[in-house]
Amino acid sequence: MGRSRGFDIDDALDAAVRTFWEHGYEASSMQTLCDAMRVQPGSAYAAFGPKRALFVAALRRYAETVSADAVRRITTPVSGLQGLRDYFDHLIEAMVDGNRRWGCLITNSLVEFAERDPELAGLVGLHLANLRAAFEAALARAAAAGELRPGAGPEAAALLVAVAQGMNVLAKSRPGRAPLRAIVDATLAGLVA
Amino acid sequence: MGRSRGFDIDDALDAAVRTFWEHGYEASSMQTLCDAMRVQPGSAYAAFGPKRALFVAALRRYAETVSADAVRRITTPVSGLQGLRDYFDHLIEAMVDGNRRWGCLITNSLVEFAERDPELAGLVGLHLANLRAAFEAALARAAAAGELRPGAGPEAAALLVAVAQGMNVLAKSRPGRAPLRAIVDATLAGLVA
DNA sequence: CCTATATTTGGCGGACCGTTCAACAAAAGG
DNA sequence: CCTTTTGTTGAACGGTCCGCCAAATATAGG
Repeated sequence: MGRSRGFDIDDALDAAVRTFWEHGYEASSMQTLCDAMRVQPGSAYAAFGPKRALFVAALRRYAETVSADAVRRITTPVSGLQGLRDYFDHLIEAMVDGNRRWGCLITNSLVEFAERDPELAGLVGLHLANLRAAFEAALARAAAAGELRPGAGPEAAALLVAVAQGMNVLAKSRPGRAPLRAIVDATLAGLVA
Repeated sequence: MGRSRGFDIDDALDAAVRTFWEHGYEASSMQTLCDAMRVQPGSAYAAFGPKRALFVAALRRYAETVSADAVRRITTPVSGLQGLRDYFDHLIEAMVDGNRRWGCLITNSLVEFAERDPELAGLVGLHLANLRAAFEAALARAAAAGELRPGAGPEAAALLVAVAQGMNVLAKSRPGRAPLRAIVDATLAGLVA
């Protein structure tokens, strides 16, 4: 019993995700975060613990929503090649129009945290491994269907992960649709039959 | 006339480069920077101005030394394809052994600064355009020499920039040599004849 | 209703941040 | 030598940061 919480945990977490996503960890003060979450500092600390714990929760939320949605685009289509196209097409649109103009929270976190927080870096590494596995499966499907040029296969997953990370970096310079298209087209041109 | 400076500007700048490179901008306090530069705060402010100006100077220094060295590996060999190989081979070694285990200061800066400092983002954009131009020239040379598969040409420069940025991100998770090799091999496999 | 419990409030404290300044030291010109 | 000019020193400033807490508030159960 007792007083019930006056805000929704996931709503607050989504606000924290947006703040961390846009400004990064250090540049997001607890003040700013609390304003975005519409919650007072005391309530935030009661619900999430200190800032780092809030960030971990936000990162998990991001992985379960934004990132999982993106990965699903790779795995859903029966055609492996179509899965790759869907993923990258959506990526481009979200970078031009949507919230991926801030890049990717996972990518940003790796850059900002890798040197000083090995535990957090490991968590990021898990999500990157997920993405890589999805790419590998799609490439295997595509190869089996004869959609790839001879010699191309699942080992190209490493390349696709690198390209995605590179695009996440370049997205922060707010490029137009064309430069991003060029990256994807050149990538796939080297893979398809 | 007057007292001469007791430290070398470029040496201090190199120390600042290392600090910013390893820890990022926000996580590098003036205290830490002054310790690394072996200089007192007053002297640092007299020589470089406020923190942001020191960072700009450090970024320029990085571009003129580390980055210029890397780009030179692309442009120097007469064989365009060999230029690409030299660049990426050196990148891999520096990521495993050398100071590129901290990624790339330019990449890191784009991720950390793009949202809040358009001027700095523009400066980073210039350096990326440099890299892109070097890739384009190398690809043109390679195509003219028949080193590339039909259809591959200078427009693949966008891909190479993205792959380089992606590797700079992934380097922060301290991968072994093999995963990095796989990225480069898959990239070039899609380009060469 | 009243009591027990959980949440919210709003501000406080100690630490660290970037920056400045007056006192001091040293080198160059005469 | 002395004067002038520049660089160095290291403490200290105001401001912001994160994290916390006692009082006030609201809910659920009896």
